[in-house]
Amino acid sequence: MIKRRKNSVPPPPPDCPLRKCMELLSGAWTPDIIWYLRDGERRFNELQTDLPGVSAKMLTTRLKRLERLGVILRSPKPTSPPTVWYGLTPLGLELVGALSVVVDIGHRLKQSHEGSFETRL
Amino acid sequence: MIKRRKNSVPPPPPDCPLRKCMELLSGAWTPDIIWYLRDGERRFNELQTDLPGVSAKMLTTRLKRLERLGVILRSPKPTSPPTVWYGLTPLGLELVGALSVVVDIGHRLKQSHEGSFETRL
DNA sequence: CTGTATCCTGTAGGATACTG
DNA sequence: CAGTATCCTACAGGATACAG
Repeated sequence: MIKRRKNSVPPPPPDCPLRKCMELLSGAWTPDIIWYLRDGERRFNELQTDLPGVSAKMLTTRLKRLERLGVILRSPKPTSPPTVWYGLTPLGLELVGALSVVVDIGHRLKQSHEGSFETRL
Repeated sequence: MIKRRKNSVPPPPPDCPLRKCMELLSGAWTPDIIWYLRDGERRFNELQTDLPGVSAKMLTTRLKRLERLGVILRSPKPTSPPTVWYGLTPLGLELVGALSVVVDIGHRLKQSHEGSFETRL
């Protein structure tokens, strides 16, 4: 007998490809990381300054997951001190295209609202 | 003098168009709502059954925000009992394209991992 | 049918200190 | 430099009851 506490997470819908796929971009800083890798590899430390406010904990958490998912590649270089470069896989690079579309639409919605866009988010 | 509590939200980065624009899709059920409106208008009640697990509270919250943002349109019909239809604006419809790209990439990542994709999310 | 209003809690993620 | 390990809390969002 499976017990469910009152406010536990609801059972996942039987089949929901969109939700599954959107989890690719879920989590704080995830789209940002992909975005800042769009022009080539970046080191851990560079990403930390690219994303002002990110904690080392979240940055490593998100980088690890994106690597597991096949979106980014981790390349440690045996320099001294050691450095680690992160870059997008081909599929990761395609995600940048989707993000660009959202950015474009966002800008156009903003214009159509004559500047009050941010306050409506 | 502005006081900041210890674990308060960090100050927003000076200029970050991606983050602003990605907020369009933020919040539970937001992409799902857009997705289920892609083929035409739906009533409040229909959306509730389209999205098993959504609470009325969140559904109205998300619908209101998407309306404010210009992504969807709310059309109450003076029937009895009253019904309300929701549909995508032209810009909202363009968001569906971006979601489709993510879904497509998700499927291909899944294949490249030979089925262990879900467990990696 | 289409929502509001409360109340409550799990969890994401920040702060901080520490390691190889 | 590139992370780990802990600890802690704000807040998103579910449950429930109610209203027009």
